[in-house]
Amino acid sequence: MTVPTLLTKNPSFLFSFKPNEISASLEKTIKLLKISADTRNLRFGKTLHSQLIIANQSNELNVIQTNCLINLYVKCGEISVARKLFDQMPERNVVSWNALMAGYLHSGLASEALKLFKTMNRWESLRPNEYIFATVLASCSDIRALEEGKQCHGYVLKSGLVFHLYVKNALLDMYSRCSDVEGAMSVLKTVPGSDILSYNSIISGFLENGYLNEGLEVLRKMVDGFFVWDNFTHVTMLGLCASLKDLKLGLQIHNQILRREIEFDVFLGSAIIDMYGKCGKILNAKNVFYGLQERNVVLWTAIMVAYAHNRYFEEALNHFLEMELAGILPNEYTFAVMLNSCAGLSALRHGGLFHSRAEKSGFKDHLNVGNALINMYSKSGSIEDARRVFSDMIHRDTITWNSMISGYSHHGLGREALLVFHQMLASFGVPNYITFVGVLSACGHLGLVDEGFYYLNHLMENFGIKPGVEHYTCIVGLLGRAGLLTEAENLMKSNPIKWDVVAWRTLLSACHVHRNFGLGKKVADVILELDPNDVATYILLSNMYAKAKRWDGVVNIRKLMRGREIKKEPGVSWIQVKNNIHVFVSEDKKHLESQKIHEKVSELLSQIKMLGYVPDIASVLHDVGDEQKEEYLSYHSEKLAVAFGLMNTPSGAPIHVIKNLRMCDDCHTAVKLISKVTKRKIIVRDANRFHCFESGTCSCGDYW
DNA sequence: CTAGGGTTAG
Repeated sequence: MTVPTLLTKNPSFLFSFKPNEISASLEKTIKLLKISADTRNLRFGKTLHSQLIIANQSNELNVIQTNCLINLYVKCGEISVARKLFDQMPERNVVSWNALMAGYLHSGLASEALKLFKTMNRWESLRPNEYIFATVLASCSDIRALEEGKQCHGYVLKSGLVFHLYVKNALLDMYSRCSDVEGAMSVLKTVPGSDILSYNSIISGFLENGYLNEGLEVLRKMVDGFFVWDNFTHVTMLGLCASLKDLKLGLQIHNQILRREIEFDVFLGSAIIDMYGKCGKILNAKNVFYGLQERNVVLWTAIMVAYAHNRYFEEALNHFLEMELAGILPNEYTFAVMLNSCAGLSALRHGGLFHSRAEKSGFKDHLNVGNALINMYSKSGSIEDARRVFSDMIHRDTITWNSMISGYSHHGLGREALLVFHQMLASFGVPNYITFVGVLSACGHLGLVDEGFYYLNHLMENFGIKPGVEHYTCIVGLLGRAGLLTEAENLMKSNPIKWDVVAWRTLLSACHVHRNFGLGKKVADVILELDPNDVATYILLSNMYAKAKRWDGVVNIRKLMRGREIKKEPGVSWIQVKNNIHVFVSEDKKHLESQKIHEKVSELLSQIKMLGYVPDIASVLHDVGDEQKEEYLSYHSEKLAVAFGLMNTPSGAPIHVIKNLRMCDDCHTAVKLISKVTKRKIIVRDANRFHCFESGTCSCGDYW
């Protein structure tokens, strides 16, 4: 039926019909019902419904009339009304079934659609047609019901319905979204005839499941077939480039879009911004963003994501203000990016503000917001708050569990991490690669060697996850921590995996803690071969020489560093008090209250000396006298930041300090004792992990 | 009278 354009384009025009004109012809009413369904005009549709009843003089409506009504109510989101009409029908045809099934599918109840289909199968006189299978296969695809999908495949093959393009495309969509690459490819190759939709479906399905190379392969096939790309194709292909971080291909696609003078809609714009962001080209992303005429919340969020992805967290946060000024309201994704940017900066107070705003805006129960909150709180040092969010969450996915597990691990709370992991398994959560990094590092904190190997060798295999270098590094750390240095060394020698600097450094810190000077020296040589500029290694090695009182060694390291022009990155610590972030640089006296802060440090140090604190002057690399060395130690940035925090927060409040480098031994001992004399909880986030100091002990158990 | 795809987070 051809719909007059005036009607579809301007649904309000429909109101100009007088009820008596409508009842003039039943046929006309049917046409109008279709129009009101297509334009989602429930009010007008209801009028037509009553007209239909009147015109029929209380006789039962016929099948076609009722089908139209079902379609109307389904399209307008009134699925239960549609169901009632359907149930009351004395006789139904395939159209009745399909209209209702499609209704369920589109209201997110695909399983209800499949249930309906199964009852229809018992209706012997009705043979499902291509419409039915298009809907049923789409339902299978929606809930990833591969088995049912395959059964449909069998039926449509035998009945020949597979030759309808709608059915073929639904099959492609079903297989690719269910991760059945072979199924999808065989449909593509064996069933003749494809259109641009066939390719869009299969490629986006592959992309969704991480089959990037398979996606590229199909792309090549498509290019050979000379299909004209539509906007869906462009969006999907840009997504492929983003996942592959393939800038070259991305630029080509962007070029093609410009050349063909395709208009940028929201989808295309955000896909391009995202592609540039993922490829690390933030300037290109920015240019596209500011070049657009209209910017909605998705585009704003996309540019924020691009900044955050490239670790420009402050810029991401600034865009939030800019967006608000532009009068655009944030949605749940916006809050997720903001919270994750706060996490990246350990900006606990800003994070807390976004938490309350997200709550007020009604996004509290969104999965991605909950996940971001856990991430923000645990990376900002408030693991208890992270736990609170986690416990309140109604739905959890793998990322939820992972965030909580690795959050606990970073805080040295191995037992809690493992408890969450077992809770995850008990509630049928599906662990992935990242889950086991958190789990194995938790085993490390607890010194659970046997359990660690059990998880690595058995549990991971059960879940079909191949251990990678991150997992083996955890095992090295685990062995090292347990003092099994030879075993750790042998593992690294015998395992053919490509060990990186991080892995070797893990072994080196184990040597440092256990004062195994001989092995430490060997390991340091390996690291410096891989990366002659690895400052952490020089420092650890020099510390080891100092601990062994090998002063010649200390001097040699110093010479080596000078010769290679390696400079130690200055230690920087920061702390937020009220709305200001106070930054302290080691041995720097620039803070406004510098004088007062140093007095506070001296006071604290003399207090803890009475508890047995001895400054670790051997660790000072400068070539100066002992007294001077002690002074250098007292100016370490974390000591300044802690002192400042103690002076400017109410007694009993926890103190959060962030530091750019690994905490040094001396500060670690000092802060432990400071937490004791001041009765304060002091949380320091260093380059590797969290240290939670309380009553004279640290959550890391002096191993970090 | 009934059936088709896309954007932003981790």
